[in-house]
Amino acid sequence: MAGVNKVILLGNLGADPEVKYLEGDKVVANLSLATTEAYNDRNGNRVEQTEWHDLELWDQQAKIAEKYLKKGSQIYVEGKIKSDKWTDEQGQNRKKTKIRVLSFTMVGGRPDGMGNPNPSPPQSDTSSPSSKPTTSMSSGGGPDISLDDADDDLPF
Amino acid sequence: MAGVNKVILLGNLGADPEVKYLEGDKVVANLSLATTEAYNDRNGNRVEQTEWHDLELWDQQAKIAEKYLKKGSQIYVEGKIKSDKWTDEQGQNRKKTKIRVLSFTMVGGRPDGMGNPNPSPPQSDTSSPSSKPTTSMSSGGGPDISLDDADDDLPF
Amino acid sequence: MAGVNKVILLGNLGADPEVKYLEGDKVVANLSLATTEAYNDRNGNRVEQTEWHDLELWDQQAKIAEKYLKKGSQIYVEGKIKSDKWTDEQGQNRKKTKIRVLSFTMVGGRPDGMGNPNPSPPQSDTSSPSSKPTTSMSSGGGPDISLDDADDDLPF
Amino acid sequence: MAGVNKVILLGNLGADPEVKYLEGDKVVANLSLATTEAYNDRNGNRVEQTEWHDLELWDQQAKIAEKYLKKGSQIYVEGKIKSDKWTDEQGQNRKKTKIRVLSFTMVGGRPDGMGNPNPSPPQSDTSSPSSKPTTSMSSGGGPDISLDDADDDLPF
DNA sequence: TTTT
DNA sequence: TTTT
Repeated sequence: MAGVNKVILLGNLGADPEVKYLEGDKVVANLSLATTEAYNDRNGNRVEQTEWHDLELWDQQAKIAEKYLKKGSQIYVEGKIKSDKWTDEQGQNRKKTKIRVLSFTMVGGRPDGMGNPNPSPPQSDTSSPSSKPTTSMSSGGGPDISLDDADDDLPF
Repeated sequence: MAGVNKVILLGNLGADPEVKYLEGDKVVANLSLATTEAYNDRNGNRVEQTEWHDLELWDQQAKIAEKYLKKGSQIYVEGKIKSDKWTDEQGQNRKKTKIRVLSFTMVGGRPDGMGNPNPSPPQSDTSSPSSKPTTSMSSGGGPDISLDDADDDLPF
Repeated sequence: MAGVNKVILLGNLGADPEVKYLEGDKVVANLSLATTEAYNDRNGNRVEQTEWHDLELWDQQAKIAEKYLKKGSQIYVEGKIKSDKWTDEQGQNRKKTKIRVLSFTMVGGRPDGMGNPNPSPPQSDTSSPSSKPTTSMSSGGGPDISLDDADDDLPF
Repeated sequence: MAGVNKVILLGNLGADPEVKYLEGDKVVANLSLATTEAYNDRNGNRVEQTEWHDLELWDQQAKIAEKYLKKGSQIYVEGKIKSDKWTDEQGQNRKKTKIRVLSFTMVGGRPDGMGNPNPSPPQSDTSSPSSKPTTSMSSGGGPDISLDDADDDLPF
């Protein structure tokens, strides 16, 4: 019975979040996240390998993603592997694997992009702290309450 | 500010849990967990190195630990690093680091020991399923609700 | 570019390892690992959900898996998500996701089954230590050298 | 024997790295890393709690840290808990816990700050890639070769 | 397909 | 102090 199914990712979004509002107040966001690994092959050449991950976020987290994330955003993610199975038109068994995100946090750069249309003075770079979004997990610490279960206020 | 503070341990208890019942229905359990790493040193000799971790569990988890864990139990633990600071009698700043357990699960062997007083027939070995304890996390999956926040029924 | 792509699993094998010896001394093992999560649905009923993971191990680790693991074995795994992409006969883009195992360790029960043919006396239960396999990682500690890079001796 | 002792941190440095060059070409760097967790207490007030971690890096990683990290740098870290024990002047048993870093990667902002004295054109922001430092782990992926074991070239 |  |  006891099992562990944990995924930890740190990477960048390949596109803006795709958000769908479903009936019954449900919201789902799909993100495409790239994790890139670089190493030297045996000829000493630098090689980069990128893996693309399909992320799925629900409800409160989906809303936060919609509001603060966009193409290029760097995020840290915790979640679990979850696969859908079905039979396709050819009668073949199919399986699609995605990451169900349990919590995430933006890292590095301010969430903006739009938010800072005139970054002319160099120091404006770090100036506006602009509260980076974190969904519950924060320091990996708290009880990791799913935002689904939390009240509906944005955490900032 | 976004942060992550996560600890993952898999090891054995060096002693039975120490459980204290505090006022106000609070319960705390302290566990001593060994994680042992083995490697070959540069002379090719096998070396074992054991690290001892002080774990702290609260409330529901503390009760589960008291009920199912004992010296020698092997557990998987997720938690965070948490340190206490104080000034000792010499006026020195002191700091003690422990692991605040957010979830754990027993692995391998049936939780028993006691639970299986007459294991004479070999096959009795696997017979009594005896439900291994898991605290919420299970497959690393669920919303990781802290047991503090859950209702008071044991999860099995 | 910095990225993190990490998977942590704890579960049971649904079948014996499938091992293939390739040309050039390469060995690959495929494992099917179940991680089961249990929770109470909103009607208070106990629900179990099992996720099946396709694991891929290479070379030294594949050999260790072949030698010590079998259907039912409980293992702790660290690895990364890795997907293969191809075009199927219908000209459709296809993608299959698997876990490339970087290290694993057996947990709980002695690796045997076979290994302990006459466990008649109860105490024989714990007697034959029978060295549980671990691939490098051990306490998550060492440099996590891939076994591919290590010499060819089994670590026990 | 099999154990897991793993720490994952994402936070900011409270000070510049302290680097010491020892005899025999050994180098050690000590970092102080803050992970901050924010939550609402039961009165609905926002509370921030910061945990400070003592990190220890060796050799190649120490050099990279010295070169690229400084007060305020945000890093992702993987390592293990490691404690030193000794007897103090009062004859008391003492124990100090630190994190032995196995790999780390800078996140977010380009490593410098200083490094980009004339970022006048807005787009220069993302132009100079300025190779963020990563120590082996990259996408959590590779064999996680300890830099101690790697050749002495900086990985960028 | 595992495990409890 | 555990475990192998």
